[in-house]
Amino acid sequence: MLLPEAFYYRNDVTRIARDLIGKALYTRLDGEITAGLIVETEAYSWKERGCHAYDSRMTQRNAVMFDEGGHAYVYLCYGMYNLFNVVTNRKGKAEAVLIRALEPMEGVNIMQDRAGVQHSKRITSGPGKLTRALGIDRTHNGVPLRSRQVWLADVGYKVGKKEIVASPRIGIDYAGEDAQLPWRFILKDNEWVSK
DNA sequence: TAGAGGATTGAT
DNA sequence: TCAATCCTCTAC
Repeated sequence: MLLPEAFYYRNDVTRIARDLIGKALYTRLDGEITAGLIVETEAYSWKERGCHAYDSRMTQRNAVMFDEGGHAYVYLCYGMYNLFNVVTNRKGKAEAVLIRALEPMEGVNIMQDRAGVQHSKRITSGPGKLTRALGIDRTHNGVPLRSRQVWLADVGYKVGKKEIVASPRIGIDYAGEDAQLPWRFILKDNEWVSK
């Protein structure tokens, strides 16, 4: 079942980041469907320094974060990796959830081909890797998450509160104190969580 | 318009 | 620990 628009409109990005654990991300590109269960996320908000839209500073790159929740924010990191985010909250309130790792569900052979490997290990266990596996790139920036190309769904996977572990976010030392916020969420003991 | 640096990754 | 790789943002 597609996640409803109201799921994204909520004014609490960390809650949404938690709720996304155990949901599924799908893509359908050239008729090929690939999907994975979300096992790791990070929340970002205009209120803190880790965020591209800190202090509500809008640039050409982050503009989609200021749009209505329920869109994709995809940008290039370190010159070679596309990172996929779920835009949340209402128009003008720049918040997003970075999807950091997936457990492969559907189209595993297609994902292996895109990763250039013969086995399924570790092909979606990181934010740069999962976009490659699902075929997501910057052409998907701004795409609605209820579209035919990219969508998020509840597949009936149940996650208990105790199965979600919070910790500081990765790779944002430049954010000072805000780097300590426990805004990274993982599905406990899942082998697909990033290193 | 130049220069610095980055929400990563995999090899050393 | 380090380089790959190039886009984005800031400052001049």
